[in-house]
Amino acid sequence: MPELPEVETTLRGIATHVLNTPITRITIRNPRLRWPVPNELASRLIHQKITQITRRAKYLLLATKKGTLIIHLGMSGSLRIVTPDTPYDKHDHVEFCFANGNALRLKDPRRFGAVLWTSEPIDKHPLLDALGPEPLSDEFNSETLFRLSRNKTVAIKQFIMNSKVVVGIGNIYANEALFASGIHPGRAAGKISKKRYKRLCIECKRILEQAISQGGTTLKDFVGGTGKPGYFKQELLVYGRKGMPCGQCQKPLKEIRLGNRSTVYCTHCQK
DNA sequence: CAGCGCCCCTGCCCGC
DNA sequence: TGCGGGCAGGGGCGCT
Repeated sequence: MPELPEVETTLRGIATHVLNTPITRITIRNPRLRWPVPNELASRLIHQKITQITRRAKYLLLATKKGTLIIHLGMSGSLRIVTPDTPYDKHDHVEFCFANGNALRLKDPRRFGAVLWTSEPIDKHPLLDALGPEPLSDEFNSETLFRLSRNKTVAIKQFIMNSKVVVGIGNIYANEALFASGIHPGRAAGKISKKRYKRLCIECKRILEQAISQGGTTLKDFVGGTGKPGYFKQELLVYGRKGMPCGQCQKPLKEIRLGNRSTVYCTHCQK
């Protein structure tokens, strides 16, 4: 579910509710996420305060004086603020209770998400240390993209979904950004001009920013930190629209598979 | 080392 | 109404 805009929406939704208030209780109802939720989480975190929440790629980083809690939402995860007396859902796996009366709950039906702890400097963590630039930063630009892509035969869609190239662009927004840029998703990354990369960068940033401003995309069950769905789904022009008319030329949108991910595009408008 | 499948898991939708 | 198959927003890992 969550791509960068959904993770960013989650961060903004939970931050004020959990910052600078002592953690009073941690409940691991089911530790079997992508990796086992570390048992020592409770002893490490109890009585600590979260001093800062940031995002790197699709990882949420909740910093304390002693180390950092790393949370990833996987495909189906969501984090929300509730009161501790809210009945548990079947898929509420981890809960953090705070002295200010709030509880932060991770719900993740598919359990592809992760809750990890590190006391090392966060950018050295093996999950984070090889990541490419943030798409909304100046380090993500057409010069870098152009240079990195030379001699690469990989499809452009897979290229921009590669976290070593740029982070945070998942299947929905890759489809959307390529449509907005008029680029065929299967085109070899190495055969795209600098000018077209410039357009692609602009569209990636625009779409991600617009999605964030609308609270992300809710396809099925995503909710932001305060429990509200995202409203960007209505803005999607190709994702999930196989067979429907292209908004620009009315030809039916085509679906193919690239890197085993559903890929929707317009055969007329994207070359 | 690039480029692939595979796999982790539950839920939902579709066709029979 | 039940059941099997396929697919879903991610991404690490192992194999060729």
